[in-house]
Amino acid sequence: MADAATPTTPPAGDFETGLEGNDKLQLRLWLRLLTCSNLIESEIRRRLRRDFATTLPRFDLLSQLDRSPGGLSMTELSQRLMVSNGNLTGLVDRLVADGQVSRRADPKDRRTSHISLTARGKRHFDEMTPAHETWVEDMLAGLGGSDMRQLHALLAQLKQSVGGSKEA
Amino acid sequence: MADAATPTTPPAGDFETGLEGNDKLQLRLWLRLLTCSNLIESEIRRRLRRDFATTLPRFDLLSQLDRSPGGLSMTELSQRLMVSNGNLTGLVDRLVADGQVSRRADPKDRRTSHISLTARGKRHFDEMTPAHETWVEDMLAGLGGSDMRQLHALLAQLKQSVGGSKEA
DNA sequence: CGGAATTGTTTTAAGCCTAAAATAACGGCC
DNA sequence: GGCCGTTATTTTAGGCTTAAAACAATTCCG
Repeated sequence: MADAATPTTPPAGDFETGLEGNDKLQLRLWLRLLTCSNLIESEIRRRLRRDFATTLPRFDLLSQLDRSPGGLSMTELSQRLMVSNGNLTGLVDRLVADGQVSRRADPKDRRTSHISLTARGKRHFDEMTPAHETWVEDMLAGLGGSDMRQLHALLAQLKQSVGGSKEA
Repeated sequence: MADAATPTTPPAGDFETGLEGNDKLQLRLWLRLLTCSNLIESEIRRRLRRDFATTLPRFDLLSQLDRSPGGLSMTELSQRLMVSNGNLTGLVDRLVADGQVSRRADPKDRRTSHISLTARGKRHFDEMTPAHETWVEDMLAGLGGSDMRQLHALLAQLKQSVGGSKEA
């Protein structure tokens, strides 16, 4: 029951603030999902900056490369990071300038380049990843193991539902 | 069991691609949440551009104003949209230039301004919102009602867990 | 072989976003 | 009144992001 007249302390709203009870469940669900995602993401962003003077896209890029020791092409990277290829060009440029990542031309196909971690990039990533893991664990600490598994499964369904909705 | 040797068709990965089974459940859960959020968000972005030649931040801003007919201050808006106040200045500037939103000075406090929908902004929003609602419904159509309610409840727990983790 | 369609990447133009510093106005307090 | 801490917003500098166009190399196929 919202009291529009005399809010003692406006409690720092989010996307869900001001939603009406008669709004569709789908919409409320989507907004809550977005809120959760934004909360976690911005907290990780904040800590990456504070503790490691870096950004989330840079961290995500190093993370993907760490999982693929053979290197990845620009296209593979842009798909995994879910960003445009043009975006990736600048991001890789900055990381190359930083010495954390290297571009290597493909001998068979001169269009493609393979991006991989440099020793320095790997070292930097290895410094950050334990802290990152702890942050995520802490933020999700309020959920029990069975809650997490349930949520994980429901999100799998959601992912499939979203993916399927455009193939019609 | 991933086969790195001969992938018949690399199926357009996402953040979860390349995750190892021994990664922590918390991390896998977070990446799946982020993937779902990104998938839905980028699809909505794409359709807003295609069908209404606008962007998600603009739509979200109109949406918040629509829920608060009395208008909102810049600070209230930035909290609800979960963006920085500096960001909001530019966003509002563009929408004012577009004639969709208006700034009104507070007579009691010359620091604050109240932002509200113009008639044109309201009209524009009312055109978009049924389509937007349909998009979300379609994307979530693969989930049953009880799944949605369960997911909604679990995300409430998650939201609380994340919010509580920084007050320690 | 030689054009045509395709694929991989970069460029471009514009908008979004943040943190931090700067401005400006308010309120309390001597 | 005049200073001081707080609050509301804008400015600044730099990075992130996208869609669309441009460029370049490959492959298809007659």
